[in-house]
Amino acid sequence: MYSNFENLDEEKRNRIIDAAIKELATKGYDDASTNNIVKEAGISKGILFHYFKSKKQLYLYLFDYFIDMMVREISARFNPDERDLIQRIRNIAELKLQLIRKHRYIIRFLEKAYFEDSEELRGELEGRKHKLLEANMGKFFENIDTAKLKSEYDLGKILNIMTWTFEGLANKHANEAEIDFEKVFAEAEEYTGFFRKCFYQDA
Amino acid sequence: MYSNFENLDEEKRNRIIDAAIKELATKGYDDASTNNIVKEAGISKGILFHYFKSKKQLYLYLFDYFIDMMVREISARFNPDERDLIQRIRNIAELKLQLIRKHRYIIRFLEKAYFEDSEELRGELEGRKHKLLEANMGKFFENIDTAKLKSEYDLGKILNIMTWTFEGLANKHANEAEIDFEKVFAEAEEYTGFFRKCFYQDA
DNA sequence: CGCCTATTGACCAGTTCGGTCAATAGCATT
DNA sequence: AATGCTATTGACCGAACTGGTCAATAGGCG
Repeated sequence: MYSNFENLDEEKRNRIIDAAIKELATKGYDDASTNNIVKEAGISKGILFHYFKSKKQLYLYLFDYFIDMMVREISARFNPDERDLIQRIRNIAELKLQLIRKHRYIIRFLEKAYFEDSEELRGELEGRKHKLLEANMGKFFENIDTAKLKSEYDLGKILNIMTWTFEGLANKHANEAEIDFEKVFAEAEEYTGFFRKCFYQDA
Repeated sequence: MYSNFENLDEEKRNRIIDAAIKELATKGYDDASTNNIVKEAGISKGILFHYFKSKKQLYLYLFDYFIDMMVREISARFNPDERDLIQRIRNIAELKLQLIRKHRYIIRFLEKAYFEDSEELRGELEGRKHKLLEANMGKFFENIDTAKLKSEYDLGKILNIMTWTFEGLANKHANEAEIDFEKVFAEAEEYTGFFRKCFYQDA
């Protein structure tokens, strides 16, 4: 089906993918321009519509492609047997960071897709959305060992605070021209340590 | 200069302002459509360009209008003599919430404006940006009493965590059709209590 | 050379853009 | 009622852009 596109050499294929999700993630389906995509990717208009017969098909291909990548990445790197809260959150943050490293706009693209409500996509997208993502994401916060936490703190709030902190940290760096992942990771590690000191019984 | 617009009755003026910043905040200057603005505001195309002679002038008017509103609101409600960290943060969160209550997209509009780099606005906007906002915003985290904090925690991280938490909380509710401000405020208060328990010496 | 596929970009009709302007509505003064 | 004035409308403008097409070309292989 997409064999023309999938047989492209990796560099060019990723250039197209990255250009496409950047435009789609920032503008949304309706306002995204295929002209901008081909300009950014450095390819001709014709060849894009040779690979994907329409804008809609391009979008759905990318959606499936990234959901698939996400699921594979999760099952490869996410450890549900790790019951320690901090390690778990750290694991998730690491996961996200690795994905962003591969495709800078992947998270923003999928987040936007979750709220996408273009007339043209309805039906086609609705079915795919909830299926995998929600089924998998639920496991992130399941089966966590709360014994080591200071008893006076509410687990739900702790989870939110940590999640929002790492989101805030990510957003702080999201607009930088060249993300220094090592530095971001080191900074995240500092907050991890901070949270351990904060929320755990044995400081 | 804008007396035609400013003499409008408040309801209609706010309808236009809200429609305009919603479109500008979500799309950015270049991609925002004056057609969408007049449609959402329920006015004719002609009258918008009677009030503001161009899209650019509309944008700059709104920018100045909201910066001014922000500065007035800050000097009216922000208390730099309150040296207690939690009260300070709470004060800022309250400030933001009041502004959003008045104009739902004001924060998003100003944040977007900060990164706006449309060719058409450059120069005009660059000068205005840094002037007031940065000068005033700096005071938010100045002169804070750190004595009550548990000594082992780093103030910078505490500030970030609290800021990002309230941001996350706000974002969680940002997409709701009708924001229940009382509920949001109550939820914020819970986190305030949580942070006090966490970071202060006397639990 | 011929054959095949990959790739280009000018081009299409349709829509949307910011902005204009003749026409009208609505109100005040005479 | 007539006049004058401003507020407001929406059809309309040329220009730009939309997703998509297709004849022409390039490039590799036998």
